[in-house]
Amino acid sequence: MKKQTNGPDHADCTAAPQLQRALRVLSGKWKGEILWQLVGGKRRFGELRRAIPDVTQHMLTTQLRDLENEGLVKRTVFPEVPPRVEYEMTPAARDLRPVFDELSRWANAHGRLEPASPVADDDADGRRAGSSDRPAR
Amino acid sequence: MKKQTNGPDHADCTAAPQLQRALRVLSGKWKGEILWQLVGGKRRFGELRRAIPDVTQHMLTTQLRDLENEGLVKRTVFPEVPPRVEYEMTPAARDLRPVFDELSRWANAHGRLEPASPVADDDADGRRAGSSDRPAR
DNA sequence: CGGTATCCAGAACGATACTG
DNA sequence: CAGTATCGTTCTGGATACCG
Repeated sequence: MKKQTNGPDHADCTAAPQLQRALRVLSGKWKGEILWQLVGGKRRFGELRRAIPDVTQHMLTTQLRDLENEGLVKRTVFPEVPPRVEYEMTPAARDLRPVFDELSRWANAHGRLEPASPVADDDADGRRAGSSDRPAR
Repeated sequence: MKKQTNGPDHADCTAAPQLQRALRVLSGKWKGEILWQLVGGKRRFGELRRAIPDVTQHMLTTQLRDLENEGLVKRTVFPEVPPRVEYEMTPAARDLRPVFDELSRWANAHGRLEPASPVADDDADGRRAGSSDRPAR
């Protein structure tokens, strides 16, 4: 007797462990940025650094490496001098684009999440939670 | 051969700061899980704990609070005894569902990212990067 | 130019104990 | 039942220095 208007396939018993991992993939502070940059095509290390000035070599390398290990970016290093390395998205990362797209749309719509719910709160029971003053985290 | 088929609005010059933030919203270790559970409707604290056994009260509370501050969940506390608190998604969170859906689909398709690309890697330049054996992270 | 190694600060996480 | 408080641990991110 399901009454909670269960939607698609999400179960109330077990969430998707894969989903968790997928979320984890993009959790890095710069992963999103990097991936986003990579959407525009191949990029060299220096290019990425210029594109994302706030990131350090260490972080860029780390995150890039992480993404590589996750099979989201392909690294092509040319053993020549001066050294040149190019990064590009893998098919898997490309399949990830719709996610980015949706997320981007959402971020655009709710760019500024507001503390107050835009809809009428249904205090069916008639008493409001005393959401007193909570020292914003 | 179109260069990556530029889609929506992603620019190669400036990534979306909002996107970054949006990604950050789901970065918590349990945020995804919690939100996923909440899709099924209202949930009590204990229910969430039962649904996600690996999470501690502390974490559940923290993440839940975080989500609340971000305007993604609404907390309804009934000042009665025994205490009862129900959590539910806000419209904003509901709008986030497509993202979850896409992410879920992606996670399902690439559930197990394999080291070897299922497609032929285009080493156009002809030389493979000596991605010898790297001691996994 | 591209990358690694070491050190370090801070946040995130987790376990336990205690309160209303 | 729901939540807070404190502690310690792990992880992440950043600065500097050095190597190919």
